[in-house]
Amino acid sequence: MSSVKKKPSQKREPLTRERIVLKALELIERDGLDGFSFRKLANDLHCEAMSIYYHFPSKAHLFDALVAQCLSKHKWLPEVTHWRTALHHVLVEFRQIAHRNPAFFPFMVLYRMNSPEGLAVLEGILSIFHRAGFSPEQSAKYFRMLSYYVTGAALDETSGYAKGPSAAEPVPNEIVARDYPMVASVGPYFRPGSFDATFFAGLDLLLDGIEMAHQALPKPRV
Amino acid sequence: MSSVKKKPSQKREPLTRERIVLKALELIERDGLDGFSFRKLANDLHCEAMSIYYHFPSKAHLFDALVAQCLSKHKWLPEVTHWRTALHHVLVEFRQIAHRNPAFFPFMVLYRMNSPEGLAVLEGILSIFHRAGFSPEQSAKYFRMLSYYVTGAALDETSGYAKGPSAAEPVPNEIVARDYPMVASVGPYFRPGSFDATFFAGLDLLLDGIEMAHQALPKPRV
DNA sequence: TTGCGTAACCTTACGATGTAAGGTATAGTC
DNA sequence: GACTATACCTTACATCGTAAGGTTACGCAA
Repeated sequence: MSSVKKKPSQKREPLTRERIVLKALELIERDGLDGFSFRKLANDLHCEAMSIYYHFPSKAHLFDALVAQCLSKHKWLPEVTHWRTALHHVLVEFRQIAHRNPAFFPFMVLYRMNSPEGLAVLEGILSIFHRAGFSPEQSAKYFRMLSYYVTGAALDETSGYAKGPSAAEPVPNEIVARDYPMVASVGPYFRPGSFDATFFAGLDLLLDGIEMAHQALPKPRV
Repeated sequence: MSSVKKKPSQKREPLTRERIVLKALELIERDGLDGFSFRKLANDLHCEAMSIYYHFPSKAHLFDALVAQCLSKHKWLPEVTHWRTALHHVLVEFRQIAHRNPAFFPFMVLYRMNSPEGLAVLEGILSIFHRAGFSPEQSAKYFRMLSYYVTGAALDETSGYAKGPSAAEPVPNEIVARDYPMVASVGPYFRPGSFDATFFAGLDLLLDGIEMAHQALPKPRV
């Protein structure tokens, strides 16, 4: 029939935006953000580097798509009724992105969410504040406070001290133990095993404060 | 005398580590982190690119020195007696680094402080907790919570939404106003004018929480 | 069947990057 | 005056993003 071609044996599966995006994220997690290149990606896709340009006009466009892909797996306006629960939920989701794609996350943090997908995330989270009766000014303030914390946490958990040295000439552990006793003493608690407890404790401090401030206000529209 | 040479007219001032570091930071602030290169730096220094390698064996070594330079302008173990005041002080100092060198700061955030200068900063801040009677576990926890917040804040203030688009195809403002009403409504409060108020409010929430937890503990050693 | 347009992919080439390898000029010391 | 170390330069290479244009494969009208 028409489906039978001359060489059906090693017909390479065609490039698609999705296939490229998934392979790119895979490559970044394997070789790191700096280890990424179009040539390596093309190699993984069994095509030439310039073929990718047919589907994405530039590296920036491809990276836009990577961000969108990472954001797409989550719901950013949960049906949870209480604003605090809803916020807690979306912030944990955001942190999950970092843990799912630790190597790519530093790019996301510097990415400014001016894409449709990025704005949709902001819109969803800000809606939680709005529904709870926060004014735009309060929403902005508390949204930013919480994002500061969550992005800082996610970044540190995925790229921070626990990941090992990034200095060109790191101080060896013996020297740390000898010359930096405070650093050495907290060392055990800097490891991934403590991440969750620390993260949630800090998040609760912020949410507690926001909740108290919100309750003290005249506008009751839960 | 001996100071007079054959061509004293255009004798170029010699390269030094300090001169290279200062010019590098200057260049980064002018052209951005991505715009930095040894060739551009050499051009600014009126020398050849490879001459820099005599003083710094690699780009990573130079960047170590840039981090050290940024950290060097501050005291990380203030003589303030109360731990909360001391912490507030050093955290504000750290944030100041970001505002003094906004283009370089993203690199600092990913830098893991394994250098002597970086460890000295950690050691100083952790000493504040230690002196106040916090256990290593508590110190680690609260130190991390606060760093999360401050690095996230400094990063967003210097590289975030207010800096304009970074997406390859950003959504134009008219579309934002039409399709993302929540984002549009908080727009004014995302601008630098609101940075200080938001930052300090959030910082106080965290410090309040830490203070309450600390007072509830049995160990009184202020 | 032929012809042709478009989609999908490839080849070549360019300027920029970090840096390895080795050359050169200057200054100080014996 | 010869030797050595310091400071700086020249050349070269692999790798990067991507501009420009070529090649192949396929759908459809004639």
